Order: sequence, then C-alpha cells, then structure tokens
Amino acid sequence: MGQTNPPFMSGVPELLVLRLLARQEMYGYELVKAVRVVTGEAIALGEGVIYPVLHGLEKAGALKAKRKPINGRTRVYYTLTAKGQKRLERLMEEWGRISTGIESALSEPEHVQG
Amino acid sequence: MGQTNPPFMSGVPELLVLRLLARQEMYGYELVKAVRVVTGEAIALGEGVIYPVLHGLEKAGALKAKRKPINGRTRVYYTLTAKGQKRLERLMEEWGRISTGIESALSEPEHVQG
DNA sequence: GGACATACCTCGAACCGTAAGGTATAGTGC
DNA sequence: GCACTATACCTTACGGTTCGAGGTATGTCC
Repeated sequence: MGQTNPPFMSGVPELLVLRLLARQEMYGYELVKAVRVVTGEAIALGEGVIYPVLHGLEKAGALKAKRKPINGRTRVYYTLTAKGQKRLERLMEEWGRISTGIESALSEPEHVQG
Repeated sequence: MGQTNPPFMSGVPELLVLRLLARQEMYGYELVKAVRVVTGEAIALGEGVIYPVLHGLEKAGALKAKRKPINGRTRVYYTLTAKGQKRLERLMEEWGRISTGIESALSEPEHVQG
C-alpha cells in the first residue's frame, strides 16, 4: 500500500543529506527532522531511508562518522569529507540539469514538430 | 557501467510522455526524439524506456492507442484519455511540491536548529 | 547489396525508497 | 514500580522502474 516507488524521489534523500551535512555535522535522527524543516514540510524521509543512505555514503567515503555519548545515549554524528563535497556538487549539477529540462518541457506552450 | 539508476529520474519518463501527449497525439519513436527537443537536450530517453511507459499507461487507461499505416510502416499513435489528463495533473502537482521543497533546501544559506 | 533511418518490441539487471518492525535508554506522570 | 512517550540506533522484504542491449522488419539512398 502507500506507494513504494514515489515519483521524483530517486536521489533526493542522498542530495538532502549531503546538503545538510555540508552546513554542519548532524546525526541520523536529527536529519530526519531537519529534512522536513528545510523543505518546508514538502519532503519527509523516514529513518528507514536516512540510515541506509548514511551508511552507504560513509562506505563510499563521502561521510565520516563520529560517535558521541550524549546524556547516556550514543549519537553518531556525520560530517562531509572532500569526496562528499564533490559528490554533492555533482548531484546538484545533475539536479539542475534535470529540473531545468523538466521545467522547460512543462512550460512549452505549443507543440513541437519532430 | 552506465548507471542504471540515475538520480532524479523516477517518474520523469511518465511525466514527459503524458505532457507531450496532452498537446498532440504522437507515436513512440517520435516521443523519443521529442523528449530530447522539449527538454533542451537535457533529458534523453531510450526506446527501452518509452515503450514500456506507453504500454503501462495504456493498460492503466491513461492513454488510447490508434494504429495508423503510414508509407507501409505501422505507427501506433497515442492520445490522452480523461484519466490520463488527471494523472498528468497529479504528477505535475507532485513535481511542483518536490522540486519546490528541494529548491528550498538548496537555497537555505544558514543552518537550522532542529 | 549495403548502410542507415524509421518503427515496433522485449528482457534482465540493478537500484533504491518505503513501511514495518526491532532494540534500548531517558524522562514524565501516577 | 509501571506505563507511556521521545530519543536514537538499526535491518529487512517489497516493489516499482529506469536502463542498456538486443531483436524484427520496412523504406530509401547509392
């Protein structure tokens, strides 16, 4: 139920995570809420999305993890590496290219002859 | 090899196909080229993407197919149904919601406190 | 006959977002 | 002590979908 493959979401979690971590270190649970905030409630990502993305990016060398005990609980803070920075830039370019292409297609008022 | 799951592409083929067919009837091979044109060469979809999307949308009742013999070859022209029109509208809303959310996140210059 | 554009199609693979579930601690109210 | 909620981490199965590569056939140009 509730569609499992929603349109326009591929690559989005990774982009948002990288973008948020480029500004300041954060931990998973915090990212879940931050995503909602910075997207104006337009996009909400569950923990089942955030954690796998975090682990994948860390494995790829884009993120660095740092465990910090806070109030007895353990938080895993993530920061961007140089690789992660480059990855973010490439993703943002890609986003720009595709969103521009789509906007162009949607705004085309008249038909085009093949 | 050539990534099979490029970011930001989910739902895009369906959106573009519906949008183009909302303007005029077209056939598959024509759509492949038209997508490149209307997106300013930003997005290129192969036939392996277009035909399955076309068949899926037809099966879902969003499109109506009409075979036309042209110069001995057969073309299958597709037109939007009322269902397809609604589907396009819903997809465009979704696109607006998500792209706005992402733009909002990307433009955030300062950090946000959870 | 050879090359190319047109025009349709199918298949397998890879990927990745989602919901749901699982563990454990801290704090609050009773 | 007990129930409930928030915090904080995690994994799993499912399902949809894009993609490249390949396959068939006709028309046109030389």
